[in-house]
Amino acid sequence: MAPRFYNTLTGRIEPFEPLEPGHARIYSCGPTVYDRAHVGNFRTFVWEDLLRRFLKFRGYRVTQVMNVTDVDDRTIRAAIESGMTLEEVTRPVEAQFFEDWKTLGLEPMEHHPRATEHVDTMIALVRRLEERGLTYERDGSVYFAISRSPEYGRLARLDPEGARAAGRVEGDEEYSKEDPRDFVLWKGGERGEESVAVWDSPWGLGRPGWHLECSAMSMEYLGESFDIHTGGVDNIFPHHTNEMAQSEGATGRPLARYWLHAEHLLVDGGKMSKSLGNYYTIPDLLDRGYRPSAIRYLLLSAHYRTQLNFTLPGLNTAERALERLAEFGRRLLDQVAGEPSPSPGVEGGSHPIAILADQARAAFRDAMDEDLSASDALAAIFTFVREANRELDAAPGGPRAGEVEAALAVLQDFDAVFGVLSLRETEVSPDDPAVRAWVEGRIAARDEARAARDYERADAIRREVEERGFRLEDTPDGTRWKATTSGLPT
RNA sequence: GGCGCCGUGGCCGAGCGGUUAGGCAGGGGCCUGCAAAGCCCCGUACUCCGGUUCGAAUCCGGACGGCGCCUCCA
Repeated sequence: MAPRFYNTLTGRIEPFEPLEPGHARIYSCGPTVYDRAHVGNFRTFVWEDLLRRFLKFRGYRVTQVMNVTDVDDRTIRAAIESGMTLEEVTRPVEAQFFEDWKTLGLEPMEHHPRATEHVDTMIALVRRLEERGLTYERDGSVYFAISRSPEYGRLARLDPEGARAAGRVEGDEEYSKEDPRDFVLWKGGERGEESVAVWDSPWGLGRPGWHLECSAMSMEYLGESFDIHTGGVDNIFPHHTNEMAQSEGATGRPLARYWLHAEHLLVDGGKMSKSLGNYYTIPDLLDRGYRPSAIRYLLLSAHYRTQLNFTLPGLNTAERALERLAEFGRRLLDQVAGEPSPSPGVEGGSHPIAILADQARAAFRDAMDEDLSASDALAAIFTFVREANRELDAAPGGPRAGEVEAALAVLQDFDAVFGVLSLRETEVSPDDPAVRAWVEGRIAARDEARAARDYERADAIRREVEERGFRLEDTPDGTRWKATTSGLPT
């Protein structure tokens, strides 16, 4: 069985069949680097990472491209207003983007091309469209003629008549179009932005229109036809609609076979907006003490095609849920580290945990196979955790050989796709040796006090350590410790 | 105005005609110098009003409420 995905183009869930067997080629619409991305943006990016990881988990080779759009109306406006060059505006934002990217544990993609470094490819693409008679020129600008593109609007299911009627005739550049729905491929003429963004072209000085960079770069890195195109739902129209029209107009071939779109994030039950102030960046959340792993978990915990309600309490919930998974993993590792457990007395029958592990892995894969049903996949994992814990509690001489390994393998598979446990691991164990030494020294001192039954002193040490952000837990095998906050003490 | 999605137990969140999704919070128990952590057990919910059906959270109609798209917002 192949994975199945909801395809916006057809409105159906369809089995995934890549053009080249075993190789998934994906184009994921990236950020416009005029301002730092927020959690809403990252919901989509984290989901694209999930898709990537899942396909790899399912054995596909993945080639994924995400653009960095560093020239458009907003970046140009920002440059003009601040008196800086385009690069001076966009590079720092781009750096922040990749910093947040890394914070949330997203894997680097195979290609992260910048629009400004592919202007020649874009110009070549416009020329191809020109040769096919799909464009017209007005006042130094080149437009795409929608009337000559019979399939136009298929992705967004636009009603041709309605769309025409709804076409707005506002803005100082609209009047020169043949049809209000036509969009610009190349912006030329006097625009007052020559000091910031200008390239030479067959139509004179100017700069590329919006959708062009994605068409040009997907073609350059993935070929004229590839498998999956992803983005947020807002991209369906106009961005992907126009991208599709210009790419397919130039090549005569389908741009992508599967179009997947992630729904938007809601904040506190409502639309995210700057005026309401319900707008968080990743550093905003880290400053409030939330862990990257909790952010990532929350963003992935709901199905990607539903409007996930993002709240601060939700992050606490996510962190607790993650802790449950992490504790389970810790329990398993303790078993492995403990005694070799050479399969004591209990004979006959099967190995319950190994069986549960197989069931869990199958349920997990099936859920993800069905249009990346993350909620169902998580339910499968949590059910396994409960059942395996029950078995571990009941096992007379500890689990049998191989069972713990089987359980650990389930967690590893889960995390290969969700990427939350490994991320959390980097947050809770400080790698500063001095910090570790200090905590362990305090534990030794406390152990002495406990041995002497001086519990007042032992409790005082515990409080001291807790003030520094660590929690001590006494177990039969000695005292263990962990950091209680992501903002590790210094 | 046009097109579309959604409304599930305290909160989040699956579900697509009949069997307990799952998580968090809350309650009980086990363990424990204390504490914490952990583990186990416990929840019969589906906006409202009609209808279809032996049977509906799930299908149809209506009302109310939330959200989105209709040219540069992931």
